Amino acid sequence: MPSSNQPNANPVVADDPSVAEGQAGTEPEFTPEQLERRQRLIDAAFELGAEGGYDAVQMRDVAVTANVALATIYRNFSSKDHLLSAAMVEWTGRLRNRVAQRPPKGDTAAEQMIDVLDRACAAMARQPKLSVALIRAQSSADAGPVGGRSEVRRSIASMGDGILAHLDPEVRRDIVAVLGHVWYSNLVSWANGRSSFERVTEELARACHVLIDPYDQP
Amino acid sequence: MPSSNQPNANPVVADDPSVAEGQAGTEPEFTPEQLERRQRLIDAAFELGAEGGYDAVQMRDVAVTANVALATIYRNFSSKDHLLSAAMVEWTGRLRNRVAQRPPKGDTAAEQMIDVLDRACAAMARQPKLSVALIRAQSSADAGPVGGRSEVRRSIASMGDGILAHLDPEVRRDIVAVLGHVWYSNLVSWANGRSSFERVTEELARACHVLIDPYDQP
DNA sequence: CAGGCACGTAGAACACGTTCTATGGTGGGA
DNA sequence: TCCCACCATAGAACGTGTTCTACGTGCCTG
Repeated sequence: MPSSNQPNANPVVADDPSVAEGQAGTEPEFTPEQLERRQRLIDAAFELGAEGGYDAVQMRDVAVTANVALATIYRNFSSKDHLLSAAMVEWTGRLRNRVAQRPPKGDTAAEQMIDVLDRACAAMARQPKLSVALIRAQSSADAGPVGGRSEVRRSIASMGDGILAHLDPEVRRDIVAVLGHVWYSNLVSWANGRSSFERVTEELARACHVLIDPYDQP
Repeated sequence: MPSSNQPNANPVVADDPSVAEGQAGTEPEFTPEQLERRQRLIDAAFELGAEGGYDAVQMRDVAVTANVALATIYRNFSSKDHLLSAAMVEWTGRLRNRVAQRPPKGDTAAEQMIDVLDRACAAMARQPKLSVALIRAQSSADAGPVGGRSEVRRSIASMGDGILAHLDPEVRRDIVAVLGHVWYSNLVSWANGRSSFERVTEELARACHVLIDPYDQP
């Protein structure tokens, strides 16, 4: 790394929830134009990814679609996967809101958890190409210093904590973590064409039951 | 796909354990030279991967190391990730044998499972670059029609079934499946530099406890 | 033996992510 | 007002996985 180019390719939080932001005096702010450009890039990624999946998100096309120069993308994102990862953060946020809208159906905690996960799955199934693109980027080596993956984990945690509120906090944390892994692993399998949609929901349901049921009888 | 090149780029079994091999009359055998070449390719992948990780496994170098033409690689494997995936199948087999050598330590089923997984982790830690290369290939989109991933799943299943033999078969199956996902997800995190080794073993241990303990008291 | 086919080889060519070079514009401090 | 640091741009260039072209070789069959 001879010359320090790329002034701020990492305006996101760390994977481990430790310190959050810059310390003090220095203000690494962004001009409105920069934020605008950044958003246009993410939108372009959405657009291309929704149409043609991961392979269709080509950096040259992203540049054209977003009306910026190719090199400008790399000023904002360290790689294609980082860009898609940022897109995933946004997508996950929206998804979470939509899912959190309605309270989950189901009599037991496991059933409620399954309901939530199923709805999230269904939302992804509605945009399969885009979902695959985002997931594939996640599992890449350089999805940025972050990963929307932690975002996903947070989402599952926030929903899971509500549903599992009556459990011991340690147990709850472990259950949520495990579910996060099962979720991620299944999505990657699906995104890479090694698993079907039905199988994903099936495995998630089984996982919820085997994990939660034993702890869900007071 | 105009011309049917690539006579047999998939001499492995399907992800879903369904039909196993060719039906009857046709003998899709391989000549010894072909098997020899194939093995040389896998060995070359091991060698380069062990030295320099995923990025060092460059197809041109593999070709040179294995003393074959570049195009010949693609006659045997549909992609770099497919080649590494095949290498992983072999690696996993060896690993399994080594781990299965000794009976697992531990008083409870969870402790025994943790012991097994920890030993597998330790084995990977002894060849970190190679492990990362193989894992990264796994999580790629075109790791072949297969994935050594099913191989890994099978390994966990075979070991887990022994340790958890006293459990209800349905429960056992689900537990093993979940552990497979947790294992995979953690390895990918580690391979992509988003998780540390300690964290992987930690998460695996927690997962084993939260999953197995409730079912392990007769 | 002639022909053909399946496979291997050498090397060029291609695709796409990423980086580099040279240039232009803009805003804030001397 | 001038200048400089910074960012954006256009476009070439590079690296590496993958494919294509052309050719050679050995084996099986008619």
